[in-house]
Amino acid sequence: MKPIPTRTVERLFRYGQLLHAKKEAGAEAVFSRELAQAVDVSPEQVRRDLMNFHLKGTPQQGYPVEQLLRKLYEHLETQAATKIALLGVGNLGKAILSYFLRRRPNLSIVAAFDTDPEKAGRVYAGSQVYHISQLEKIAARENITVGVITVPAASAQQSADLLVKAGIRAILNFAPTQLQLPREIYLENIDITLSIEKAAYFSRKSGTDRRHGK
Amino acid sequence: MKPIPTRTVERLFRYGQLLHAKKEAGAEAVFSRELAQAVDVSPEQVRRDLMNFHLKGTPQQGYPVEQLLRKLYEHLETQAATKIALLGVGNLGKAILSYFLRRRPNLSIVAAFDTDPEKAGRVYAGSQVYHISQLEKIAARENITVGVITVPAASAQQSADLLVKAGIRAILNFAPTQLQLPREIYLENIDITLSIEKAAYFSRKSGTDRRHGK
DNA sequence: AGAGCAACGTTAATTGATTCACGTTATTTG
DNA sequence: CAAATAACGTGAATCAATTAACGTTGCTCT
Repeated sequence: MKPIPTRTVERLFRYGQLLHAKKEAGAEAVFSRELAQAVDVSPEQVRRDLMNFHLKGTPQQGYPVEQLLRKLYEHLETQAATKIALLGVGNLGKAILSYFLRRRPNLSIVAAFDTDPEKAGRVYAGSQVYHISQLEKIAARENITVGVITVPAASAQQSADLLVKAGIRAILNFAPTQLQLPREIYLENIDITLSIEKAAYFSRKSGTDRRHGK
Repeated sequence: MKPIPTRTVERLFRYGQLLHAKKEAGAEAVFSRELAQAVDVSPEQVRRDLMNFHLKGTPQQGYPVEQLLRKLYEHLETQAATKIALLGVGNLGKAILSYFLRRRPNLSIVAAFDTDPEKAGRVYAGSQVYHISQLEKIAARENITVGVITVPAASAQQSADLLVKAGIRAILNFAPTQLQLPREIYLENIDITLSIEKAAYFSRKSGTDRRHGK
C-alpha cells in the first residue's frame, strides 16, 4: 500500500463525515463537487484524493456512496478500535472527556490520569481517573495506543515521556510546548492560544481569504 | 508592507514564546538554531522567516533578543488589544473560558453567549454570559472582532452567521463543520475529534515522523 | 441512433514552501 | 594581524501540493 500524504488523510476523514450523512439520508451516489464543497477544496482535489486508492466513479452518478464509504473506512482502518489515555484532568481535560464521550464508536478514552491524588479513583464523564503512577501498568493492560496531553505546559514534556515509556504510538498535545519525542511517535499539536492569536492577527489584516485549521 | 504567509505567521508567534522566555532569563542574544529547535524546523527556515521583515543578526551573537522581540511584536501587532466573543457555554466553551483567562494580556474574551436563558446573566471564569440575542448589540458596543464557536455542529453555521452580522472579522470554530463565510472573514478550524482520528490513524502506520497541528 | 453534456481520471503545469549550498561577516585565536 | 570559525543572508534547487487542462465515458434527449 502506498503512503498517503497527511493532508490527504485529513480530507479523507472529512469526506467520511459527509458520506455518512448522505448514506443516512439514503443517497446512493455523490459527486466530487459535493464532497469538495463540504470540505472547501476544489473538485479536482477530491478526485485526486480518491484516486489514491483506486475507486472508480462514473459520470452522471458520481461515486457510489455505500462502496466509497466502505473503501474509505477500510483504508482509514476506522474499524479497528483505538484506546486512548488522557493526561491532565483539569478544565480542558474534563471538557474533552465529556465532549468526546461516545462521539466515535471506535475511539474511546478508556482512562484518564492526573498527578493530584484527590482526583484518582473518581469517574469523570465515563472515564475512570487514575493516579499518573498507574499509567504504564494500565496502558499495557488496556493496550492503549494514543495519548492526549492536557496538562500545563511546564509538565507536558514529562507527561510525553511517560506516555512514550508506556508504549503509546501517537500523541495529541494541547500544551503550548514543542515536545521532544522519538521519531516513530506521531505528534499532533493543538495550541488553542496560538490559534486565537492567529485569528486576532488576521482579523486586523485586510481581506485575506485563508482557510486553516487541522 | 508585504504579506507574510500564514505558515510563517504561525511560526513567528512561536518564536515569540521562546524569545519571551529568553528575555526573562536575561539573555541578550539568540541563535537561529535555538529558535529552530524550539519550533522543530530547520535553522534556515528560521532565518528565512526573519528575513521577511529585515532584521539583521550577526554571526557569533545571532539576533539581539530585545530588538527582535520588539520588531516581532510590532509586526504581529500584539500590542493592539483584541476583544473576543465566545458562543456556546457548554463543556468546551467553559473550559476555554477558564483556560484562556488572562493567558495573554492583549487578548481577552470579553463576553460569552448562549441560547439557554438559564445561563444568561451569570459570570463564568471572569466572563459575563449573555443571551445570544444580545450579540449584535454587545459586539458593537465592545468592538469585538474575533468570535469563538463552541456550539454543537448543528447550530454552528447559524452562530457563524450571527457573528458575521455582528461585524466580527475572524472566527475560531471548534464545531466539526465546514462553515460557509464571506471571503473577507478569516476562519480557523479546530476539530478535536478529527485530530484524535488522525492520531489514531497514524498510530497504526509504521514510523512516519510527521509533525502537525496548528 | 447520434449529439450534447456533465463529471470522471489523469497528465501536465504551476504555485508555494522548504532545503541546499555557498558567499559574507564578525568575532576569536595563534 | 592573519587564519579559522561559526552563523548569517540569500539565490538556486528541490520537493510537495494544488490547479489547470483535456481526453474519456456513460447518460439523456431529440
